[in-house]
Amino acid sequence: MTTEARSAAAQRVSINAEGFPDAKEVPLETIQVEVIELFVHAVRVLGLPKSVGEIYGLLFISPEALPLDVIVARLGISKGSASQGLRFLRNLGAVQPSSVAGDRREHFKAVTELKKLAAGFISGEINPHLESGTLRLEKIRQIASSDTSQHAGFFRDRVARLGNWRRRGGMLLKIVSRFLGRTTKK
Amino acid sequence: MTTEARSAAAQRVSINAEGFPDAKEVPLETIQVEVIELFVHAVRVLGLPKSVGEIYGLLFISPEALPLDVIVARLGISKGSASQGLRFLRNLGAVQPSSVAGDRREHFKAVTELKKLAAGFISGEINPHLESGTLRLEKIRQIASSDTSQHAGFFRDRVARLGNWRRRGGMLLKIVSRFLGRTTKK
DNA sequence: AACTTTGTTCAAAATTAATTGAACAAAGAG
DNA sequence: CTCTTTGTTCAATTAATTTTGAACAAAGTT
Repeated sequence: MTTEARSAAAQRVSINAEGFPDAKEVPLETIQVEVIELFVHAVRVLGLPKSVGEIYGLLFISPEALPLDVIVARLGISKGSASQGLRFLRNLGAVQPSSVAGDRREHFKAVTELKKLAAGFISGEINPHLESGTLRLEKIRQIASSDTSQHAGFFRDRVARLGNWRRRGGMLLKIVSRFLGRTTKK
Repeated sequence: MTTEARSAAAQRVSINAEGFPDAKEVPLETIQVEVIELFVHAVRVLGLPKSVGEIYGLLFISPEALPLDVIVARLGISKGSASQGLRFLRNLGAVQPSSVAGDRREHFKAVTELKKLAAGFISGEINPHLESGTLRLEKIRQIASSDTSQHAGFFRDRVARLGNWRRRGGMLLKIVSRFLGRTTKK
């Protein structure tokens, strides 16, 4: 969704039977629009779809937990996108379901602890790739060890280097987790 | 390019006027194909195009520096892709031009020091985003400070949290650089 | 100068990813 | 039991990205 479209949607506030604006059509404040844009850019860098950034951003900058249909109305995205985006965010632990008394709908709130966000991203998005990479590397090692070509020495050197990279990558993830987990000092 | 297509291309080795296989049509060894695939997956995780992974992978697992037309022939990709991919890799510092005596073509070899690769990626791909994020955050701070809505307190709290995230992100990058820069122990 | 080699650029085509919306299921309300 | 609300799924559409290839430029060769 473009910024223009979002602003346009924000303008359209209908009045319901009781004469109050529909709760789910409360327009976004300027600051909310800006924060959502910030998250849209951030998730693009992480390789995630825009809708995921919009949803997380909206929840991050909303004072109350929101149900799916309100997210759909405020962002002007489809129910399908919202449902998939919320599932993704829930799986990552970036969003938490929370029940609201007297409301059957499931509400969601953003998890805002950096440590938790990073842990979820690492285990959900990074580790699977690291693991599949480890398998591939294992296979490559096999091939290298039985290689008898003119360049066997060179190949084995390169493969050793790949192993070294992977080892360091794993160490780095641990360092990152440790750093983000500690309480901030100075 | 699919694995199948690449294998097919590797099969087609023509014979030139002198009766030797054309230098640029030497087929890829199995181990080379596997390493290239490994890099294709790795660069996808980093959000880069497949061709970039293929080119870097080929150079990484090739004993000699290669010129553009050889890269095109071995990988079966277009000259355009190869040219753009090489420029990208050169800008990142992941690939180095090297001249070969008696050959007018510019040859390239992979830079394989993890520290250099990470430094190039950070300064070329991460820092620009961090900086644009910093600008956005500055703007958001302005808006938050002049906000007088019912939720002004909440908004300011969230904005403060964003500032905290950014500060930690910057620290993390430094830690990563320092870690990758040191010579491996134990 | 004319020709060849080498490499770049960029509009069009192909590919890949994200979004939509309608059909469906599950469960509460009346 | 029927109707409504809530949410999921997935095939079709739309959007974004990547690749191609032909035109071009720059520089070397004869």
